[in-house]
Amino acid sequence: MMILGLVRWMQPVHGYDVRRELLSWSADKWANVQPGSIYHALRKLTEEGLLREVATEQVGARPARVTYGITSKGEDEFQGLLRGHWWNLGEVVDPFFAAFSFLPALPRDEASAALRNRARLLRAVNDSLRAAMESGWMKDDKPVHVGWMWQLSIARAEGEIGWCERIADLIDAGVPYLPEDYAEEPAWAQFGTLVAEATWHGGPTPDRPSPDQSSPDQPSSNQSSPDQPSPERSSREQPSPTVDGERT
Amino acid sequence: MMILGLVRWMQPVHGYDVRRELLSWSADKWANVQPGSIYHALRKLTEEGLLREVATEQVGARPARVTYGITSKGEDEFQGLLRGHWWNLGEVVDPFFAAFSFLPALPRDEASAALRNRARLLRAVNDSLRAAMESGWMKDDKPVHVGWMWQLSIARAEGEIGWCERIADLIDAGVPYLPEDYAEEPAWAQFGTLVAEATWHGGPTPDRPSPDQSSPDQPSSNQSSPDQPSPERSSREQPSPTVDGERT
DNA sequence: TTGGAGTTAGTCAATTTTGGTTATTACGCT
DNA sequence: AGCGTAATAACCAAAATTGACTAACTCCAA
Repeated sequence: MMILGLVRWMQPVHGYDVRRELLSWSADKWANVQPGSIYHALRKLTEEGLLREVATEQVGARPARVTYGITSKGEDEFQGLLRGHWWNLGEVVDPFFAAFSFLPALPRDEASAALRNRARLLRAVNDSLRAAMESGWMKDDKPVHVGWMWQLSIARAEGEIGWCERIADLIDAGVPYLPEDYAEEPAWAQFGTLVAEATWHGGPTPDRPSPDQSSPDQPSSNQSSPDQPSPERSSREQPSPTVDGERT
Repeated sequence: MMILGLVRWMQPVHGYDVRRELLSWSADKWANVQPGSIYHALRKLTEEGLLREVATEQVGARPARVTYGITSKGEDEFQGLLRGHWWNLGEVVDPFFAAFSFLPALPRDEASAALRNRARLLRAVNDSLRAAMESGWMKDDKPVHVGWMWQLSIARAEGEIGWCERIADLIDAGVPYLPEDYAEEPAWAQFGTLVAEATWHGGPTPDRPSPDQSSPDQPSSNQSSPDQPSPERSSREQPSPTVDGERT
């Protein structure tokens, strides 16, 4: 619940304000907050004691609007959540991952074309982000860190562009999808291994390292993972190094 | 609904099979499919005519299991969805984005420490992914494109690592968050601009450009923003431009 | 041979999310 | 003054999602 964060910023607000703000920067896209959920969220947060109702104004015969503020308990919770997201890697969802896992379902030439197209799209987006950052409109009245967020988008996309083209080349080159001996058998046993892809950022749920400290744990010379990635273990217990079950 | 894709792969399956498979590669992490949703999804897809019940076996007194197969309508739908995700950029959600937008809520030194820590974490993850790819266990019995997906993770992360360190440096250097003249005013008018970040890949919902074409639209010379950043509008009417608190 | 640990297959109530709907007022235009 | 459109401020029923739960079977060890 990052609605809480918003209420904290905008202090006394009513639902519609939150909704406007959220929609204004189309947060329904990159967060997952649809306008319909807002009132429910506000009420839920209130009943959890994280928010409190500050006032109930009424203008004319319009629906009365309730304004909310944050409680100190809410402030704590917010700090906690915030730290959690700053210090740990979160689950990213990207549907393209899911789609890519069905690679063998596409004809080779389409796959590589799509990848090259993806690279084009990413470049176009990057260009327009860069253009937007140059063009004064955010030079003076927008906080700097908005630009920084765009740069993150750009940086990630740049990595991805290279990948798209490398992989497209591989596909064009006819690199086989399956390690020879695979014949026909369980054609779908394919992913199975995606496991690790997600397993990695498992770790022992390291929430909130220490809410007010600067360098929370290791002395900066330490390069091995703080508490979670343990870079040497590589492949832990795989569910089964074999093809795991695989009935008919 | 990418459950459909699974059923397509594994042809006659019953819910539990799907569930096992999904859990096995912890798809509940990187997609968003919790085991509880599966049966509902199967039934919904069936009633939409994308799947059909193939049989209803019963073993002993255990709950009868219904096996599903895909219909030709379902096949079409699947192809459509697949193409959609391959040819368009999808909405990525990453909670870190949301968290980062609250940057000014953190003390500078914590922010930069957290970013450097993030870089460390990303590096560690990358190392272990790379290690996993070397170590034979996926050399022979895992399809090649699983490795490719990992490489995508790595490529993106590499971009992000650089960003983390650049930004951490900026923060350490004391670069101000707000463009001077900002004083106090609407401290939260901050993001507002995140708009564009998501608006970008809006476009006119270009679903499936043409399943066999290569270069879909613009001639790559286009450098001004495609349809979106409209760099003039900024902070609208604030309900109350006062200081908004920061109460305890 | 019993007990308990795990597997199989799926259900279900409670919570969440969603997209549309309501009902009033403000504004713009002729 | 009259009319239509947009903004305001929410509500709500329906759909989706969730995590916990059931309940029978299997299989091995004590």
